[in-house]
Amino acid sequence: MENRVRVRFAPSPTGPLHIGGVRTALYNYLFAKQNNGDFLLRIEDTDQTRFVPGAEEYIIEAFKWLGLNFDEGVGIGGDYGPYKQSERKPMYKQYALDLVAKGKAYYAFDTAEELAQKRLEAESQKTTFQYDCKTRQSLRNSLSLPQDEVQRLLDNGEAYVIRFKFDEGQTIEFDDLIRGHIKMESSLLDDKVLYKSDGMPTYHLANIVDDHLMHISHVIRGEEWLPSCPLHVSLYRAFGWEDTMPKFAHLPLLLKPDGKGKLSKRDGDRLGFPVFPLQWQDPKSGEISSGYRESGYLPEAVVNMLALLGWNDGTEQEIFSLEELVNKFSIERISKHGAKFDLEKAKWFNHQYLQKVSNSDLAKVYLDELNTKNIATTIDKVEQVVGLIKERCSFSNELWAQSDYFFVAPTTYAEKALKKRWKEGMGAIMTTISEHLKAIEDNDWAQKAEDFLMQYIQSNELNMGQIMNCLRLAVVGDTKGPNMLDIMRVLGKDEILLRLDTAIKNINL
RNA sequence: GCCCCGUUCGUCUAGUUGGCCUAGGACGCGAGAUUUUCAUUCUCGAAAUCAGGGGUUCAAAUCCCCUACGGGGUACCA
Repeated sequence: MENRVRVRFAPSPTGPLHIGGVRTALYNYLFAKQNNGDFLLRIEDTDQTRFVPGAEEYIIEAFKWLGLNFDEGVGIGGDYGPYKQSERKPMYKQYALDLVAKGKAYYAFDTAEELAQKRLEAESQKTTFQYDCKTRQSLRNSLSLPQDEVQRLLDNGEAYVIRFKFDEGQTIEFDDLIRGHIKMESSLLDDKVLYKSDGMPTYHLANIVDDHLMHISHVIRGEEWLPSCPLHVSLYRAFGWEDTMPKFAHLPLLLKPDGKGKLSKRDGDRLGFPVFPLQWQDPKSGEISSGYRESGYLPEAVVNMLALLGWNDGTEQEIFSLEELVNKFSIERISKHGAKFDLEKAKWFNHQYLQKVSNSDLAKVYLDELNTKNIATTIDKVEQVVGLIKERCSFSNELWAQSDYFFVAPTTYAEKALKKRWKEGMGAIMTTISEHLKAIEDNDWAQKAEDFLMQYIQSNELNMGQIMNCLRLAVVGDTKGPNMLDIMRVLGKDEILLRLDTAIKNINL
């Protein structure tokens, strides 16, 4: 256990899982698997006021979809449970008290309102109020109050919090696996609350106690935690756990594609790409946020794209399977600066992966979609269609737009193309062609139809583009689609003749 | 305000120990080719004086300092 790599992903269940969080989890996963270590899921629900029903289930489902499996934790179990901090509530107090006994922490009786008032006052004077070594003597706590008064308050059941006591004039130093050596002056740090008046620990206390108890070897988390890392390191030291303190790696953030700041919930639907792995409906407002899964992304593509947003293996390779990522990942090669999400690149990644999906697998997915549209067809036909149009799609949900004409005959014809191609006399030519096509025997019709067309165009000295495009217009209704002869093969004689007929009747020029 | 972290093509980035960088790749963009259409694909191209300024050195994108800009933090939120 001493040297075993154990990492954790520790989200709080306050809503859907942000894609930046997914990347953090991915990096943890890759690091754990590469080192034959453990990847745990711990739910950090110490703020009961922010609890959102369904969020925990969402998180578990999201990782299931992504194919990133936890070895231990909520939903799985393990030897170091419970893995949900609310269920660990009773064990935190003794640790906070231990720190008080050691003189590393103290009781504070100031109410949230009093402190808010202080902050307001400070703000009006363009300064900032901070609960620290300079101000704590003038506040209501066990450092400033006489001991018997403190005892009296505690005995009376007065509400209190426990705060960490930063000693003045110390330099706190630690190493970050991505950023190197980091220093901070203790006198600039505030006495953070470790234990709240509701009997719950804050993130700071809980994450140190749990990481210690769960034998976490590496803490890989977002950059937003870097400023509080000196506190965390100080806590390990105060507890006397420094020799087993995990190593830290603070990841750069995912930024908005356009403006400034980190990628947020609203950016996604504003800019037309998902910020969450799965679609999420807010239980209170009912507001829906789109997800990668529902937008037609393949989980492998999302994983690959996310892995490359802030990491690369130093070569020019960009497509990596999960297994390759596990083998090649390294914390040292993670970049230090934030990365803007690039929708176009994400599309490209998905296109790459969509091409790898077999026609039969893709056909199954597409058939389901067709069924919801009440389109009667066969898996055979769908598979043929998918084979023809797959490469023109980046997402599985583009299949319909690229192949609707295979299932529904056109009712309108692209006007511009008509003007350009369907010249005077074309109706007559098409009628002749139609008659000939009709005369061709059913057996191997498509091939014979092709032979006929080629020969017909040549012997009548017609323009190939002109004829084929008009045929396409008549059958497809537009200038899109794969090879015309492939379309004829899939649609078959009867359908082609029917569509030609309709077109000749409706297009009157 | 204060603290911490960062800064190479529009975007993601290569460049790790200074010289092979007239800075490479990918996405996107432009042009051409292929395709009877559209898309795909292929080829070519434009695109970063390495944020700016000072040093150090024979030599700096690479080391040091300053400035600017960006990001994060500054809650009884995580």
